[in-house]
Amino acid sequence: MSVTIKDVAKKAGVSPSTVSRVLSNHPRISRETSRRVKDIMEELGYHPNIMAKSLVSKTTESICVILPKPAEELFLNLFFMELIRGIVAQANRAGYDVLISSGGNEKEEVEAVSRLLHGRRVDGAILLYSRQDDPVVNFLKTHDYPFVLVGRSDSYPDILSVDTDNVQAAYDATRHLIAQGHERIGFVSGPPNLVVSKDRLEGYNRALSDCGIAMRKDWIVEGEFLQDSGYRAMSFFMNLPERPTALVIVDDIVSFGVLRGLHELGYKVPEDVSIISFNNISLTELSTPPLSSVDIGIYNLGYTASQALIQNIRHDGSSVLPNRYVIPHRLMIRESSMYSMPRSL
Amino acid sequence: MSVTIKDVAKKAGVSPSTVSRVLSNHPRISRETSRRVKDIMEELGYHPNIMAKSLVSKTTESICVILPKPAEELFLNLFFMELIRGIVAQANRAGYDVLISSGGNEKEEVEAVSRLLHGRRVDGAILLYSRQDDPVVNFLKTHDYPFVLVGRSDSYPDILSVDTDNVQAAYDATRHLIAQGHERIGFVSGPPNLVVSKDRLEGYNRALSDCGIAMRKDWIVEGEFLQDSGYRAMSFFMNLPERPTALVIVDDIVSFGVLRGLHELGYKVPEDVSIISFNNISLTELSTPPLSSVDIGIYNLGYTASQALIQNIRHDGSSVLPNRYVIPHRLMIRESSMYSMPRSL
DNA sequence: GTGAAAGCGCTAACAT
DNA sequence: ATGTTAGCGCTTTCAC
Repeated sequence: MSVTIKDVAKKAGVSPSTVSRVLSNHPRISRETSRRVKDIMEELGYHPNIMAKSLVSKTTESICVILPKPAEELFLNLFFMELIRGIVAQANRAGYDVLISSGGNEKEEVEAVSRLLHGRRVDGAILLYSRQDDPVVNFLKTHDYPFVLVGRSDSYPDILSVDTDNVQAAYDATRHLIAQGHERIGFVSGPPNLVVSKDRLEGYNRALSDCGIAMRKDWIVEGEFLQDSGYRAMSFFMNLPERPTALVIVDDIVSFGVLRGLHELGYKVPEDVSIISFNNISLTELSTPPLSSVDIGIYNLGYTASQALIQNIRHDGSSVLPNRYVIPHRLMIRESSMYSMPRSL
Repeated sequence: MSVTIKDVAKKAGVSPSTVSRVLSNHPRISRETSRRVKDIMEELGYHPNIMAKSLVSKTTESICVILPKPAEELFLNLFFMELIRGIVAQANRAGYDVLISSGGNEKEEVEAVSRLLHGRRVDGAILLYSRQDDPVVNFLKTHDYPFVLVGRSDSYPDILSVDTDNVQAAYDATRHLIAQGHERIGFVSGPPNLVVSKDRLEGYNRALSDCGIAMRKDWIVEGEFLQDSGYRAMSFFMNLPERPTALVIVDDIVSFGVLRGLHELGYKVPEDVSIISFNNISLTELSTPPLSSVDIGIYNLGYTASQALIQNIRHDGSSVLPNRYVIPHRLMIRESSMYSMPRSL
C-alpha cells in the first residue's frame, strides 16, 4: 500500500511520534532529525493521510459552499463563479479545501449540510444567498456550526455575513445621475421580495429626497433579474406622458433588456435616456454603448466570506470577532451615463 | 463529544459491528434490530463520521475539480460554472462530494492535486482544460489515479475524456450557412494553439471543400476568446476588396465584438453579413440581433465527466470502459443567420 | 529531544 | 444473525 508514518519512522530509525512531530514542526525536535526525517519522506514519497489526521485532530481544514438550486438567471452564474473563485483562492491560501454542494430542494440542502457538518467532513459552511426563513440557516444556528452568509437577511440580523452596502451603492449611483443634471430619474427594480431590490430602492429614494427631488411612484417598476424585465419596463416607461431622462437599474442583465427596448423604440443612450446599473459584470463594457455600473467587488465578497469563516472556525473565543463585513463598491462610469443634461431643462 | 457508533450500540444493546452493518444495509441483519438501531440513531442524533469511515474503507467518495488559473476570458466563467453545476449534480446524485481546487501556477496545481490524491482526500480528479504537456496530467498518469479531461488533448490521445466533436460542430455550422445560399464564408478563429480552434477550423474547411467552395486564406483570421478580437477582425474583413457574406465565429463572445464592429461600420446582420458562433451562452439570445450558435451542452459535458470518472473509480477492472465520450451538439438558429442569400449572387 | 502507548470512529474478517 | 478482535494512519499524553 501507500507509505505511512511508520515506514518513514522505521527507515529513519526513529519513532512514529517523532515523524509526526516533524510533520507539524514541533518546537522540541532537533534540527538534525528533522532534516533527516524530511529527507526520508521525500525519498519514500510520503504523503500524510488527511483522513487519519483529521480523525484524530477533529478538524478537517475544509469548508463547504452551498449553491442555491439551479440559478436560471444568467447573471447568477457569473456572480457565483466569481464568488467561488474568491472563496477558493482565499481558502487555499489559508490551507483549506473547498467543497461544493447543492441540493435540488430545501430538504436535500439541509440533508447535505447536515451530512457534511455532522459527519465532520467540513468545519464550516458558506451560504450564497439569503432566503426569508431558511432551514439551512436554522440548522446551522441550532447546532452552532460556523457559517457565513454572503448577502443580508433581515430574518437573521446577528449572523456572520459579508455584504455590499446596497443602500449606499444605489444612493451613489443615483447621485451620479443627479450630478449629470438629471431630475427625472426612474428605477427599474428586481423582485420586490429580495433584500437587494429593497435596499437599492431605498438608496435611490434617499438620494432623490436628499436632493429635494420628489419621488414618483410611476417611475418605479418592479421585475426580475432578467433582460426581459428591462425590455418590458421600457414599453411602460416610454408610453408615460412624462418620461424619465435617466434610469437606475437593479442589475446589468436587466440593463441589457432596457438597452434593447430603448433601441427598438428609437431612443438613444445616453442622449435620450442615461442609465446606470449594478454588478459590473464583464459584459457591461462590451455593450453598445458601454454600460455604467456599480462594481460590488464580487471576488472580494467571496474572498472575505472565506476569510471570515475560517477566522471564526479557528477562533478560540478569547476575543470578539466582527459579524458583519461590508465590501466597498465603486462606480464604473461608462458611456451610458456620460451625458450632461442641457441646462435648459 | 458527538455521538458515535458505540453509543448507539450500547443503547441498543448490540455490538458496534451490528450498528455498522445496519448503516451499510448489510443483508444478514434482522429486520427488527435494524429498525431498533435506526430508531436509536434518530433518537441520539447519530451521524456517521465520514473521516473514520473513509480511513478504514480507503475510499473518500469525493472527487476534485481543478480550475485552471484565473480565467480572464469572461465566457470561461460562464462555461466553468455551467460545467461545475453538471459535475456537482451528477456527483451528488452518485453520493460523491466535489472539491474545488485551483492553483496560481502549474507547480501549485500539481502540489494541490498531489496533496489531495496522495493524501487520500479524494478518489479522482476532473481537469477542465487541456494544455499541451500538462504536469498535472503527467502526475495523474504516473501514479495511475483516476481522472477525466474535459476537452481533448493531442498529447494524450488515450486518456479518459469527454468532449465535443468540434470538427463536426463547425462542419454543421458552416453547412448551415451554405444552405442559406452563402458561398463567401469567413472564419474568425481563436488562439491557434488551442485544440478547439484547430478543430473548428478543420470542420469549416471540410464543409467548404465538401461543397466545392474554395478555401480562402484571407478570410480566416485568428484571435482570442475576447470580443475585441471580433471587433478587430471586422475592420480587417470589411476592408478587403472581396468581403465574405457570412462568418463562422469560434465563440459567442467574439461574436459580440463582431456584431459591434459590423454595427459601427454600418453593416446589417444578417442582411449584409450572416453570422453563427459556438457555445450558445445564455447571452446569445439577448443580443441584437439574437445570435445563432452551436449549443455544445456544457452542463451535459460536466455531468458526463463526473459520471465517467466515478464509474472509473468504482470499476473493478473486470470489463473495459470507454475512454472517450462525445457530447452531442445542436445548432440554435436565431436571427443572425436567418437570411437567405438572393439567387442573383 | 524522543519513545511507548492509547485511542480517534469506523469496518471487516473471523468467530459463533 | 450477531459479537469479538484487530486494525486504518495519525496525534498526543506521559514517561524518560
